[in-house]
Amino acid sequence: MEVKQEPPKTVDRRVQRTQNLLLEALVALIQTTAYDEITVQDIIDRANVGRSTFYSHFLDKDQLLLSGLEKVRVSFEEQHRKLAIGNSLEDKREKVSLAFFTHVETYHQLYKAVLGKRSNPLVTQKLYLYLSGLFRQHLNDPQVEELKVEMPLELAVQFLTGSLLSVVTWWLENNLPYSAEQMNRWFHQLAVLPLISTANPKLWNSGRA
Amino acid sequence: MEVKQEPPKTVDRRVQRTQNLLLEALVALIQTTAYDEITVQDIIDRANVGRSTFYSHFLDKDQLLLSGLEKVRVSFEEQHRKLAIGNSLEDKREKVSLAFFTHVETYHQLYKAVLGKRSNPLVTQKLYLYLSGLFRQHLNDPQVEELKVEMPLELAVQFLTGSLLSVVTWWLENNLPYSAEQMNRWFHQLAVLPLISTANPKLWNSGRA
DNA sequence: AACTTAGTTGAACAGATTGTTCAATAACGG
DNA sequence: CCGTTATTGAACAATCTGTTCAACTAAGTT
Repeated sequence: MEVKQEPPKTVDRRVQRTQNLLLEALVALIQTTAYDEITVQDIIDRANVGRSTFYSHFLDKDQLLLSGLEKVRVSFEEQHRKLAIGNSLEDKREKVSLAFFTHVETYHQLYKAVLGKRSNPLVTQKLYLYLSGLFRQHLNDPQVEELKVEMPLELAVQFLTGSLLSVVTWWLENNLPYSAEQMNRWFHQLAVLPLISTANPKLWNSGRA
Repeated sequence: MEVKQEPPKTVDRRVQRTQNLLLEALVALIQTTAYDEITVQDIIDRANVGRSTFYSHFLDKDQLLLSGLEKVRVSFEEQHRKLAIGNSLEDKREKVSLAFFTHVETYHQLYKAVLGKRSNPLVTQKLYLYLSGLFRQHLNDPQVEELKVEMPLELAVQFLTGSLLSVVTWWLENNLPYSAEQMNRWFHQLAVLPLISTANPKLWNSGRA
């Protein structure tokens, strides 16, 4: 008996077209309207797509936006990997933020929907969790210099993620007044330097101190 | 002609009662239900208050929550002032965060509604703006040591606010496993130390570097 | 080119929620 | 006790969501 072939990689043109139109419409609307004020009706009007078509592709507005994030994730990971190989940076942790600043610069329209002041916290959180995962990984990496101060690892993770997203959001809302490299340099000075040390690592995992 | 007297301070008991019931209901609901899933109907059912009564007091759910924040703001500012007078802390900036950690510890149920993962970004932002105002004030204060690194003042403000709220959110969602003092010590090590310096201050305000 | 499969359409639908209105009722403060 | 003010509940329009289905149309296949 022949093994069933994998489903063909070629996706129906109509599907591509529809999904692109919907995502483009959402990104376009974001430039003029707050995310929480955009309705599914607005999106399908702009995209010239039927209501039932929308729901046959996405559960809701948020899933559409998340699919957009997913699409560009690949390019972020490429950039991230590239920086890791070059390894020209003093601290490996710095490359997470530089890759992110660069990526936001490229896809700033999309990120406005994710990080804007009236975005859906569930979508923002998805990004937050992704970034915190990267920081956690780096702080755990034995090759990487350890925390200078004694504290729960998770605290440093939340600290880095929160400050990075806050700074990036400010950067976005002021229409990227500085280069990604400059932003990263400043972020590095504020957030990463104090974490670096050659001291013996010791992370706290106990209960209330 | 006599100057018109100020309206009497005594508020009708019924108003007090209703507003307290509504706020208590919201805070109670938050402990079991995500903020964005709570409807006005849920609140008035829990509070045993008529629908029209709710809308005669508040524009919506968010205004109710904000009125709760407003109520406790006084106690925060007292705490903040007390720390400023004592002045036992090395860095004045530290007192903003310590007052905040302490306040969150006291009103953690309320803050869960404001900072929870599915809260309304507009409400969260209100708190964000308040805190960033305090940090901005401190970084501008000539009595306070200036930024060690050259960068836009606003960048440091966003950095501090974002990291503080992120850390506090994590603290809240893990049911306050450490004391407010301990949290503040760690936060100070991560965020405040790198900003302190006796060097000559110079803030950047130019365009793209 | 003809055929089969799969995506799209639009209208109609139920359901939830919001925010308003109003006349009757109840509680307050003086 | 009495005038004033708050509360009530029901009814209401309006908006938005998410689903359904039969007719239609474009895609990929042989």
